[in-house]
Formats: sequence, C-alpha cells, structure tokens
Amino acid sequence: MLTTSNVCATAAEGAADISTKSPKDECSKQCHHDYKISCSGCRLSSICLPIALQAADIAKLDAIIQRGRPLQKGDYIYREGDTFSSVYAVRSGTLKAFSVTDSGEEQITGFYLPGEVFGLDGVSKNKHASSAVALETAAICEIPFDRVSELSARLPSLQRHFFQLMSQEIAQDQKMLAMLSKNTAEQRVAALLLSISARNARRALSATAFRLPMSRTDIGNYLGLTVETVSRIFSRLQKIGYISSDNREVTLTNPEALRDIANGVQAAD
Amino acid sequence: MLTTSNVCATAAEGAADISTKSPKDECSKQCHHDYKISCSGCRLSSICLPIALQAADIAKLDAIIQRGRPLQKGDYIYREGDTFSSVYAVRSGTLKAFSVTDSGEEQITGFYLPGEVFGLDGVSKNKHASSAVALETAAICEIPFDRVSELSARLPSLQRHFFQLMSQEIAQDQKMLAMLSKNTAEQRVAALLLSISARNARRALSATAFRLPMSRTDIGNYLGLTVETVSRIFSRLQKIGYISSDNREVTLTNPEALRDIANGVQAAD
DNA sequence: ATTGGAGCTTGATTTGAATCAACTGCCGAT
DNA sequence: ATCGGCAGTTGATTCAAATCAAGCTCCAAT
Repeated sequence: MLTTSNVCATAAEGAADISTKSPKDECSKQCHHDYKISCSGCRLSSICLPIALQAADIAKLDAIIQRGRPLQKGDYIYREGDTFSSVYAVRSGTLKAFSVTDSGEEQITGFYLPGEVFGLDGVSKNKHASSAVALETAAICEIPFDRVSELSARLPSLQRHFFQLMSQEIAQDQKMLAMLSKNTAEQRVAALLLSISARNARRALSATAFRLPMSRTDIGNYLGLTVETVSRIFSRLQKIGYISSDNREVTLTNPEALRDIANGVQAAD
Repeated sequence: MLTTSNVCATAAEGAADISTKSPKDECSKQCHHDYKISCSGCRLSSICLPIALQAADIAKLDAIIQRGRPLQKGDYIYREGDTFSSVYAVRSGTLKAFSVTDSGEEQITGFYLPGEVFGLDGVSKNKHASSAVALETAAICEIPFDRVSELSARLPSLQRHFFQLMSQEIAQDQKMLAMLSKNTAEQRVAALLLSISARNARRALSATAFRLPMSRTDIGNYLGLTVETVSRIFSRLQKIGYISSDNREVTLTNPEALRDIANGVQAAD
C-alpha cells in the first residue's frame, strides 16, 4: 500500500489543478520548487524502488540519483545512438520512447508514466537503442547506471530489483508482440485504455476517468494502426457506450465490457 | 574471433553428420558422451559468456552451471507459470519460447540458437512468463539464477554481462515490435532469414545455406502471419531467385537483395 | 502395403485496416 | 482579427493478408 506521508504530494493529489478535469502534472504547480525531493519522501517509491531496501540503503541510492529541472513537452531525455550512461525514473508527466526504423519511420516502443523506469534498452550496447521525449511537462530522476551497478553488487535487493525491472520490460514487450501479431485494432485500443487505467490506479488515481497524455497519432503508432483507425475505434466505443471521450479526456463507462473486447470475448458491433 | 581449441567441436564442425546437408546437431553423434563439457572448453563461450571473465572466475561459474542430458524434439524446458529458478543457455539444437494469449492461442516470442540465453523473462515475477520447447534434439546448460546473482555481486563483469543479456533481449523484442507494426509480410520473412543467417555466421556456420529448425507454421506464428502467407513468400522469393528452398533447407542465393527487401528498399515483384 | 496425418503449397474469395480525401475545431503566430 | 497548421473525425475506396478450399508429399503407425 501507498502511504502519502508527503505533504506536497497529498496537496497535488487532492486539490489538483482546477483548470483541468483530471490530474495532470502531479506535483507541478504547488511544488515544482520541490522537485529535488528525496526517494524516501517520494510517494512513487513503492513503484520504482525495491520494497526490501533499508532506510540507510535508500539514502545511499538517494545520493546517486540526480534530479533535474522539469522538462517541457517535446524535450528529449536522450536520443537513439547517444552514449548510454543512465536509466531514468519518471517523477511526473509522461514520456514516450521510440526508435526509427530502417525505412525512416518512427516506432514508439513504450509510454512511461510516473514511477516507471525507462532507458534500460541502452545497457547492452552502451548506446541508447531508442529516443525518449516528454509528451507533456515532466520531471525525471536520473540514475547513473555505473553507480547503481556498483551499489547493486553490495545491495542484493537492489541488484535483484534491477534484474526484475529489466525482466519486466522483457515480459511486457513480449505481451505487446502477442498483441500486435494476434489482436484486432479494437482489441489493441481497448487494451491500451485498460493499461493506462491500471497504471493510474497503481498511483491511486482514477482508473475510470483520466486524460490521455498522448495523441491519437502516437496511439496508432504504438499499436501498429493508423490515426484514422484509432479515431474510428474511439468513436465506435463511445457510440456503444463503453467509453465516453472528449478529445484526450476519457471515461471508461464500462470497463468490464472493454476488458471483454481486449480479451477477444466480445467485439464492438 | 573464435578459436576452436576443442577437438570434439572441431570434429563436429568439419566432418559433420554426412547424412544431412547442413550441420544439425552440433556435437551430437561424435560427442554426446561429452555433453558435460566445461565452459572453458565450450566453443560457444565467446557468445554466451562475458569476454572479460578470468579463467579462475570461469571455473566458479562452471561449478554453478548444470548440464543436463540431451533433450528430444518436443521436450519442454519449462512451462508458462512454472516457478522460475534458472535461466538457460543453448548448447546445441534450437528452442522456441512461446506464451499463450488470453484467447488461448500460442504466440512464439523467440527462437533460441546455440550460444543464446533464454528464460530471462521469468525473473520479474519469479514465474516463467513463457514456455520453452526443443524444436529438435538439443542440449542446454542450466544456470541457477540465485547462484549467478550471488556470484554476480562479486564479479562485476558477470553482473554486467547479465544486465547486458537482459537489455539485449529488450532491444531485440523492441526491434521485433517495430517489425510487426510496420513491415509487410515479405519484409518480415526476409528479415527472419537474414537473422538466422547472421546467427549462423556468428557460430562460424554457413551464412548462406542452412536448415531452418522451425516449421512454416512456427515462422508464421512468430512473424504474425499465416502459414499460407509464409509459404507464398518462400515461393515468391524462390521464383525471383533470391533464395532457393527445398522444404526446410534454404540457400540465400542473393542475400543483398534479401537485405533490400527486409529494409523496404525493394519489393519482390 | 495402406492408412492417416502433419507439413507444405497453391488458388479463389473475403475482409479488416490502410489509404486517399475532405472537413472541422482549435490554438498560436503574425 | 486572420491565417496557417496540427489534431482529430468521417466517408469512400483500395489492398495486403486472412480465410476457405483443395491439393500434394513424406513419414510413421497399423
């Protein structure tokens, strides 16, 4: 469970930004002065840190992690081919990772939400295999990989955690492979909506009403579909009453049915 | 470069099994009595071990690795959901890993050739996320993960190697994602042929003539295509003279052109 | 020797999503 | 205030691959 011991986090969560319907830049307005908050005070630590880590060990990790200033929409964290030196954790906002195929098209390989770790694909060749950009105002923690490697050798639970993070990414990508190779456009869109819903829930945000951080184009690219198809499916899902969507604001009015669609139990009309 | 210091390996490579056109069960007939060969004597070590490891350290790793008896075609190494305890390296033969989708269909997530390591997707949940079966007679090395984790803490280059193996798998899966989402059936098949070719070359086998270890059905499943489509593409590539194929025996008669197809520079007819 | 089946191929037809095209709303720059 | 353009929607048409169907070949079991 998540204990919101941090004042700033609680404020951002509760009062939020009244100008938008769903929480967007968590901890931005009220506390961007506070972006250097430590791991032990971060309410996302339960997602991005190993649970087993002792307070003293967290302090060691804390000393390694670099917290940068907030990123603007469109800012690159790294580019494909850049020398790899760090992995990153999302503190607020959303990022996308993508690579450019031989034929020059962009292929999005993942969206990263607060608490999630990205950049792990760069370890193998010591070069980033993809680029990462902020989809909106965002803040990240930079984790120099050499330093965590060192520290990992002394902290088994940290080593384990990084093995797990990587393995998780593998398992996730393989699920995605199955989706791209077997599922219809409708199943893919439904699955993405549910994935974002679940990841929001993990951060104690609404699982049924949220603002999509990415464009239809990005969704299509990620799911191997064209914008038009994505748009049509949003319309269709709305028409049959499974979702209600106004641009990027989405409400899952019938998550169960959506789940059925994602699993191929049912098709929309 | 690869130094064939091992008598057995050299024999298997040179004389081979005269009953088949291309090398199949490397090191099987002549030396299956020898399947307990150590890492230091294994000619695949340059692929599956970190180069930087000292002789003394290799011995330590050697002591951990368990070498089982040869597997028969169809034998499972582990099943989806099994408790995870080890990762595996392929010694000879080929394996496929696959998971079953929510709708009950099999999705192949990878083929593993000699020297390659598989089973890494099980680390995150401590359960295997996929099943692994032998596609032909095969031998594998079992690497108990807890033990290498421990050893990794003391041998930085070993830790690094495992981080790299995992990262490599991530990068690979992401390339596959891009392929499934952007490439035509023709490009996918061409890419698979080239991938197998390259992996053969790495083991000092022919890059242009080889026996495919998997069925057309498996190829289709892996590439997100039907058998019929795969078959048609093999026929087409043969007709235009880029490959010559007799069932699973394949010769890449024009690898350059195949590369062009895979990269979308050219299409077959 | 015959049967049966798995693996593969080829052809005809269908179909889901891509492509092409047109239009709207909206925001930011001039 | 107007223009330009990006993001999104909707409709008409096309197309690549799936599906359906019918063969074949090879091997293993009877």
